[in-house]
Amino acid sequence: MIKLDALLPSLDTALIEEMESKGIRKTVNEGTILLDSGQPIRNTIIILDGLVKLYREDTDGNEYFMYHLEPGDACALSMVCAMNYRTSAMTAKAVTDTRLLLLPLDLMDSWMQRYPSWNQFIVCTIRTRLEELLETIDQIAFRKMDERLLFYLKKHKESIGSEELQVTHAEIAQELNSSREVITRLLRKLAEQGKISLKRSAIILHDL
Amino acid sequence: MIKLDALLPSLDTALIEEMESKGIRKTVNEGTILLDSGQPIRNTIIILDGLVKLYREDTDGNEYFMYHLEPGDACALSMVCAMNYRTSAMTAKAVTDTRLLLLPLDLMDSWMQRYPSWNQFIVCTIRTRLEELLETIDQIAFRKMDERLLFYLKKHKESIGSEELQVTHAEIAQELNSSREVITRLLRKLAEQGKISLKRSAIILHDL
DNA sequence: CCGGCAATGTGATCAATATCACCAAGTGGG
DNA sequence: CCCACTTGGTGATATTGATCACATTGCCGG
Repeated sequence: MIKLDALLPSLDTALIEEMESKGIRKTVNEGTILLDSGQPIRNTIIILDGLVKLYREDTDGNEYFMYHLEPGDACALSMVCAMNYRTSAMTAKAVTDTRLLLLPLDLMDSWMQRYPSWNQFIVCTIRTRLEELLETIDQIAFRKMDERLLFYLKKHKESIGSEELQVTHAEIAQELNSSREVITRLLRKLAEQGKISLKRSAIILHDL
Repeated sequence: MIKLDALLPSLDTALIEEMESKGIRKTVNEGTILLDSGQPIRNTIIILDGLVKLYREDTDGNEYFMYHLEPGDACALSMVCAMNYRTSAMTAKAVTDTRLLLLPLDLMDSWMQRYPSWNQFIVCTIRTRLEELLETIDQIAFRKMDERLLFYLKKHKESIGSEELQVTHAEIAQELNSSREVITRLLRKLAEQGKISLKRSAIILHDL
């Protein structure tokens, strides 16, 4: 059982206790879709353990990787959608087996009025994700594919906390809305520069 | 003097009164920078009259148009930044002479605890802008320049409330991070399709 | 240990768009 | 009313990345 007070040190003790008693703990397997683009959101989600990726999908099946949620992170989207009964604008998928805390949305209003630290937490969460979105926009709008790939690898290295990223070239291509051949060629170049090494279905990230 | 209750019908009367008494009204000229990328934000901004554009700039001077703020809109960025004393991630510039209401940031916390309608307003504001950002990401990530140009023109038609958009090809090119020649050629195609007519320094938008 | 599939490697070609090099047309100030 | 400047028009060329076609490699189950 993961302790909330260590994971969310900025929150009031009383709030943490209320989260413990009223939140729902849930474990989901790798690959589970937590939020589905277009589906209504009923709870705010906090990640206790594991890794979740958020990505944008369009109607033609294209997708683009946005950011990861790690332990202690709350899902900004679920906050802002849950609070006005709206549907999700992105898809969230568990990258590994993941433990979550679900907070029913009717708690949100009451907490906002009773716990200033909850307000700070919400605003801080939203702000962080907004900045990640803007950084992603910078990448897509202003950078070429080689830089975007490097950015993607850096982000993943931070999130997975390991040198070895288990992913195929085709998967990267899909998450960057590119094509497999292009990613293969760019990875090859990075490998020649000594920044990464390539294995089957995995990439070893050295100095990016 | 613009009446706040008509502009912001979702807010409590008591809150509106407090906004009237504690908010600062300000008029700025066309071209004024309201938020500057990297500068700290001291107030939350609500647009009373006029039009403001928000755009992302990178370090190399590239820019990309994000969205407009119209009367009754609050600046989501100023809310989320003001509340934790952070700097702006986008630039906001007045497109026309614009009247604003500035709300000092120390009011925010107290209002969140006293006025549920203020919380709803904040969440709704943030959500709307988040959706606009995601729509922009879709455009950049998944659409070609011709579709992005059409989207840009549609957005502007909605915001300016007029058929005639006063803008040069070079300005559009900058806001879409493209080049003047490409925009000229694409506009020419749209004109041939009868969707727009071209004038010097202006575009007449018919049926987009 | 082999047959088949998933993953990767690679050249050729194509499409979109950026860039360059101009020219032409409108416009506003002196 | 003319000159300089801004804006728009247009062909040629370069670059990036997508697509196609196919070869190779590694791996896993029978």
